[in-house]
Amino acid sequence: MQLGDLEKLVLQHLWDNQSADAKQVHAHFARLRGGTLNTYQSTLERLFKKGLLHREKLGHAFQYRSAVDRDQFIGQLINDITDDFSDGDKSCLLAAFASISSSLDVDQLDELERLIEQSRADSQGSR
Amino acid sequence: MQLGDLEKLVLQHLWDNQSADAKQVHAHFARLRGGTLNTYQSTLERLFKKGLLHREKLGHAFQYRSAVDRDQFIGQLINDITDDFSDGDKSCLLAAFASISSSLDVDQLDELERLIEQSRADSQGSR
DNA sequence: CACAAAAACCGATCACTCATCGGTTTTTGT
DNA sequence: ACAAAAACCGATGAGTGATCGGTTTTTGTG
Repeated sequence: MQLGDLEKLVLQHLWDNQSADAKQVHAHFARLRGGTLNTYQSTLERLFKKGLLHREKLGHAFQYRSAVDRDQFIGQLINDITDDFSDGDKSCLLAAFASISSSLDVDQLDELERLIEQSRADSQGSR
Repeated sequence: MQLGDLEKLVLQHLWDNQSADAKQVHAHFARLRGGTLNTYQSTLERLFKKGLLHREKLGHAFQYRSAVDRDQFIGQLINDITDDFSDGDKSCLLAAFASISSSLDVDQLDELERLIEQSRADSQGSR
């Protein structure tokens, strides 16, 4: 999934705020980076067409909200990358992790280990 | 770092094979996906300009080889993604791993845990 | 040294995507 | 019915990757 800079900003905004219409998004970003209302309308539309946003008419304006879980989406992006460079298995993800983990502190390593135990328990239960 | 499809293929080839010149790369990929020698020359050049390849004249042709460690590079790409959606800390990376780890099997979880212990030991030593 | 072959280099084109916005149509509340 | 608001449409411009033809440079060899 290829996302432009503005698309990322807007998607993130929709993760942080339950929902918003074009006007609100415009109001939020106009100060920081300019752009007309139309620009944000188009961006929301593009994200919608990519399936990353839901929308619903409330009153007279579309109310947009994220259609994807943030953590899952980022996980998906990471999987896409490792798939691009895959040798078939997930070894390349693990190797990449080895490289990343060196930038994590002890607390984060603890947290990660907790998450792994969680996964382990889940996969146990699904047998 | 933005990479096109052919660039990824070629970079991967250079990871799998110590080094190669344009002719060899062309020979390797021509059957699978066509393209002229020039196409591969341009692609190698682009990767070179991006700093992902080294090159050296051996005889009369440039001999290209990877300038980046595969695991580190993939780790970098993953960091780029999480930075894009960062709330400042690494929590979003951890969350993403939570999502990914559910697709790993028990052996891979073991391996991941081993890598974590490794990191833990390393950060211990660097105090 | 001259020459032919090989490779590098240059530049152009095409396709695709994102950002941007003006103008038109549709919707809707009063 | 009308005015305002919003959606919708279409165009433009920038950036990047893939592709390749043609020209220049390099180099091994006779």
